[in-house]
Amino acid sequence: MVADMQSRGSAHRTGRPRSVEADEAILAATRAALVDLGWSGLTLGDVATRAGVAKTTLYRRWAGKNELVVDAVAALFDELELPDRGTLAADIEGVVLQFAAILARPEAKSGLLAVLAESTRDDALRERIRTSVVDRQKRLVLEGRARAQVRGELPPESDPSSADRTVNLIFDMVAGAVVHRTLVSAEPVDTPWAQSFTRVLLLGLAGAASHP
Amino acid sequence: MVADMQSRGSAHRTGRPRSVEADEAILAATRAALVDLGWSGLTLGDVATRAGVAKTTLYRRWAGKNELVVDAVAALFDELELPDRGTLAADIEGVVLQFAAILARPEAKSGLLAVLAESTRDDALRERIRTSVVDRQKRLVLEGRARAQVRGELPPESDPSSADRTVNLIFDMVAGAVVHRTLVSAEPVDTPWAQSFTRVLLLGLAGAASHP
DNA sequence: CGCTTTCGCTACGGCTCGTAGCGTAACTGT
DNA sequence: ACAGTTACGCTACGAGCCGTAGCGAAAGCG
Repeated sequence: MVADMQSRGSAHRTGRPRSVEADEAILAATRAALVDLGWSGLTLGDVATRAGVAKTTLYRRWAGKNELVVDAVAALFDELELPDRGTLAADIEGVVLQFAAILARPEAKSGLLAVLAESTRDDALRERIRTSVVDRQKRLVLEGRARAQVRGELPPESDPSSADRTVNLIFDMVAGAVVHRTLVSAEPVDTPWAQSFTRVLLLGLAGAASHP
Repeated sequence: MVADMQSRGSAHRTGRPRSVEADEAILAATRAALVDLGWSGLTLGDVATRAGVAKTTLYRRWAGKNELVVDAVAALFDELELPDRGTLAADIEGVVLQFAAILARPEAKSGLLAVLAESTRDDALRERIRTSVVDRQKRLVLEGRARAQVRGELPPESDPSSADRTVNLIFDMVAGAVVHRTLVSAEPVDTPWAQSFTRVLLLGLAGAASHP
């Protein structure tokens, strides 16, 4: 999840090891700088000073601003979990509120949108975002579906490729709606909104499943 | 939609008027630079050169990169329309495809996300985006609802504040899903996807309306 | 033809970038 | 204990962009 530039596997058996505390200090300093200065105001020199490291140390681990911010923001999504709330509706509602709580943080807002903007011209960066941020969210959708199938709330998937398309559709609808309301409309994702959204989504899915 | 710094109403009856061609040349040059260089690579000096204008002229009209790109990208949304396709489903499908076609352009991708990132720390910029981009999209939702009510596909709104919340929810769901699929999942919004999405959305709304 | 405003051009200080070079610190294998 | 290897902090540097100031010329208006 962090740099991983040359430290693949168990390489580097000799020499001074990289400071792990420095890694965490740099990422924390990056998040703090995002809060104070935003994406455009953030400079690598400032981050290095905040972290108590030399600027050169920073450049040895990350290629640039983009990669650094991706790693700093990705750590925010570590706390994403899907506790079993008993029903599919409650599970969706919970993950929506959880996701929204992370997005509401100032370091996530400016950081995520900015690196997404850069990723439109940088495939490697897009891949990095996908594996360290997006896929971690998508896994919650798969988990939620599996649970609902066990409960009998959803039928087991018939065609695997069709089921895959459905998961992607649901993911774009859930994440998209939360992101859009939080970052574009700039209005809070509270419990009433999450309930309304969940209701429309589930009724839509149920309807689409019943009359094919 | 453009600068409007001092030229409010019919002010400035004396002196040399600002070149209107320069305005359009600068905005076009900005879009071209966004395609070639992306947001981070775009410099105001380069835009001025492309537009055949002095850098100082650019600064007399726009405060900075953010404002300039907002105006440049906002022009892309001028073509958004809602031709009557006969049914609510067809109308939604049409606007989804139309919106996606604009978002698929490289200048829209990097430009929009970048200014949105900046807007999280700049209220004036957020307001500028809202009036020149977001509200223009939202109007289509209102138009579509009005048409559907005339056709009898949707009931007339009972509680105005509740109807307002519903419009906002639909807007976030439609725009959010399209934005997320295009810019985050980086997969195309084609006709099959638009149909699946529209079906789930409409069935969900119908269900939510029937059992309150 | 004066008045006013915009235009193109040049020049500038200030800031950030990303890298190079150096001496020192930390850890490993013999 | 010692040599080998890698990371570290520090300093310095050229390059590029930013945003502004100052100038003379151009374009409208009364």
